[in-house]
Amino acid sequence: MSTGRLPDKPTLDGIEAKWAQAWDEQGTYRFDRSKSRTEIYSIDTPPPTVSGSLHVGHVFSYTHTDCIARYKRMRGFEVFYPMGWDDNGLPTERRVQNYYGVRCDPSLPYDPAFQPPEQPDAKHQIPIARKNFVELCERLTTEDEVVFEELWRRMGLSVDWSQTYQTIDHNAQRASQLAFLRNLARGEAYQSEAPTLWDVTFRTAVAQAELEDRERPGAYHRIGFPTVDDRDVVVHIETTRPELLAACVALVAHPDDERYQPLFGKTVVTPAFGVEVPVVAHRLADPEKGSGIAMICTFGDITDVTWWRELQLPTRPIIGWDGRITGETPEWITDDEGIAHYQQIAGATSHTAKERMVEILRETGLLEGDPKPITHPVKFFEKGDKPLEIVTTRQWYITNGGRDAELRQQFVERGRELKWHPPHMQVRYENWVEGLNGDWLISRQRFFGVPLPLWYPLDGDGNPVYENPIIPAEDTLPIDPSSDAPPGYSEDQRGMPGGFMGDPDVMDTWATSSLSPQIAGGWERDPDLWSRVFPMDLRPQAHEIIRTWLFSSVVRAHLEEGCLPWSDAAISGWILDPDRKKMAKSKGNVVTPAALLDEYSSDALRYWAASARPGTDTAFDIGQMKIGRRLAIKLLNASKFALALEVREDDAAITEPLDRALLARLAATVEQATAAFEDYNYAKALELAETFFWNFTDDYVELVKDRAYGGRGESPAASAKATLAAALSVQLRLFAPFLPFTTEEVWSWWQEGSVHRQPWPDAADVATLAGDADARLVDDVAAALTGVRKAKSEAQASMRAEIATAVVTAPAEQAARLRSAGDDIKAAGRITALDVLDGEGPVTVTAVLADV
RNA sequence: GGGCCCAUAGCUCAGUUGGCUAGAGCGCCUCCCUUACAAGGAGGAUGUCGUCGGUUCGAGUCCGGCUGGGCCCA
Repeated sequence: MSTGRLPDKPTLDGIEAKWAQAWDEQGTYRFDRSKSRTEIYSIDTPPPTVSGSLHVGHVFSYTHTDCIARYKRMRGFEVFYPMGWDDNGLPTERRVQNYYGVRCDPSLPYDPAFQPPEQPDAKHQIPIARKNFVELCERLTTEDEVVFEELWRRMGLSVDWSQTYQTIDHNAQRASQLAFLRNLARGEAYQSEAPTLWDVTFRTAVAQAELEDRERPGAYHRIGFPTVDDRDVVVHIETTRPELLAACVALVAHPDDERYQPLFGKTVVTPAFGVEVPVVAHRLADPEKGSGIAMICTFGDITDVTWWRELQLPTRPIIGWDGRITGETPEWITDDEGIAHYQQIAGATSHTAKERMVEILRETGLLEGDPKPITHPVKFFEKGDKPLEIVTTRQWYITNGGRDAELRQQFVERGRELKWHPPHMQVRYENWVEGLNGDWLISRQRFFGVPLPLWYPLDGDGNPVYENPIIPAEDTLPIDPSSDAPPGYSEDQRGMPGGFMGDPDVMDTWATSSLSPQIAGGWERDPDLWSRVFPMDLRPQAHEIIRTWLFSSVVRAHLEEGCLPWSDAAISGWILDPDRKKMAKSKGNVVTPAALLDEYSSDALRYWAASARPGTDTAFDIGQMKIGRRLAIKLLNASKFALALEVREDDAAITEPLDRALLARLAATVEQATAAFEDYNYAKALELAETFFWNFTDDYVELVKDRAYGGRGESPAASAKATLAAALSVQLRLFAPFLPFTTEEVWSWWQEGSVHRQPWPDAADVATLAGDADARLVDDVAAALTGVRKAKSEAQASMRAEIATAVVTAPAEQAARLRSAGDDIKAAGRITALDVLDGEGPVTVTAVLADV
């Protein structure tokens, strides 16, 4: 042991860069794949969306995972802790459009010489080829990843940076396409022409998991439908979407609704268009809503789809993929007046069409009164800003139990098998799975994503034969059907009659990110690695993506491997701002981490993050960061003090009662902290370490200073020094998962190797050093010391003031213990004469200060 | 409308299976420039445990209602 490495003035400044670099060079967190599955702890780290902005929420949740990773590593596990980047999908495309001022036009040819404009104009985006667009996406995400990786390294995440992946890279594409082909072969993937929720801005299908309801103003329009039998009998419906009148296929009321029972089975005529439609009954018609009778359209909302399916109504869509009323007059509108009316709305947006329809209905006299304004929930794509339409499209689906009660039950069971932290999060999973009403829509009409690995043959007229897709061989994956030709065809047959066309779509973001264990773990690529890391141990993630990322990952592993992808799921909470509102970019209350790191240091931020109760929403609290910083500095200083005494570990030297009592307390702390960590309760483990440490510095260190300096001879000094050394070693290791930089810095002053590769302290070992000592002596002595300090404080004297005589009174058992540490109390209190008396009640101290 | 979580000191939170006088840190007040640390140290004050009822010898803790806050899903 040498003190040559001790700094004069310990500081947190610069230690992050220093140790991040050292860990990198020394491969401190490198994954050793020679270990077997039982020796490995593998983590399925959430791949952040790099095109999103960095915020403290990232720091918060990734710190939790890192604390677990570091703990497990010290427990002797080889930790598989890769980091991924989720690049694909809409957020990246949007960012590229704005950043470079371009938009993707798949009809354009690839231009290898293309360079984005010097001065991008997001308002006048330049159309570019699909491949050029994808190249820009790759370029920008690569830049974004650097920013994230910098932050992670600065935060001290103990990931193995040689194990990074992107959800869009070669391996990810291959795994996603392979999984899809396997699903297809087993009948778990299928295509279907079906009503699909459709975002007209992004022109893409939207899955159930991506929906969100928003309250929007609307208005009930009361519209009359004359009956066929008697044109004077008019049925009045109320609708918020009069522009869909031309798409009306029926009117519907509740079967028990006496007002409309006489009408069931009768036929009415749509006003303005003259189309005859039936009046039908269905339980989902709400007698309380509007006039109690509704028109069914193709397709106004999700209920329309249900009615359409269950009542087997005709399909009469009038909304196109662009969200406008289709230009061609539909064949079901046959009378001249109807055709003329339709031409007035053809090509219009739904907003304009609504205004024109209102005018038309007024002219025909079938709009009754003024529209009644209401507020109602409207379905939106969570990332979109226009209400969703429902259009009929051909899409690919993967079975997820949404249409199969037996499969659904299997997924519910998987959710029960998984160990949830905190446990109540399982309820959310179960509610979601049980509420599914359709399969997983995986195709998206986007560009930056994993292409669906399929082509379709074109018949003699050049029409695709969807029922007979051309499937690539597994060993040719990944493929891009928009630029690769299928086996047996040549590129010049693309789009030609008798030739082929590639599937134009890419997979849903979740369809690729759900395979993060497979991508990182080398599924079907590196069987050796795969056998060592899968099924994984931990999935850490946020609670709002239980229905998406977590569930889809469970689907993947269940369908492919017949098991859960991990044994445990740790669900993190939100960061709330000081007003207890969720921090979100749209609210403008996001705090960027960089400035915080500059001001308080990484370990201080980690302290704040780690002291939040797992799974609970946590207020953003500068105060906690200040405390973390103070703790880190205190750790440096206290360590410097102990090490300057040239302390060394020497088990046999530990003989003094107080020293052994301290170690007994420390043994108990280690035991509780270990139990807390095993329960994924890092916050409690930290709190235990911290409580011990503050008592250690406030009381114990003061009590043994005199002894350690040699004031009472060699043996008591040796006991103090050996105890300080042992206690310091254990405490540094207890803090290592939370304060990796500070603890590593101190460790480097007196030990070899990295503290992060040391064994986690063993409670039994520490207890052995304590022997039969009673930890309660620590409390007794602290109480006596507080009494002494209080006497000085009340006398407004310095803590260095001498006390002539002091009398400590305590119950006999405590008094006996106190006598065993009497000399330490005398030294710490600068007491000349100390008496410890048996008495009643709590420990009390009366002291007479010496004359000055 | 259904489900879940939360409510304890001015603030942020602990408080295990019900059990002595409900705890910690921050902040506040008073004091101490002390040789590990003044970005420090010591001491002190602070509570109708949201509310109403129930179970119990005993409830912050268990049960029910209500109020307020948050989230997820319809």
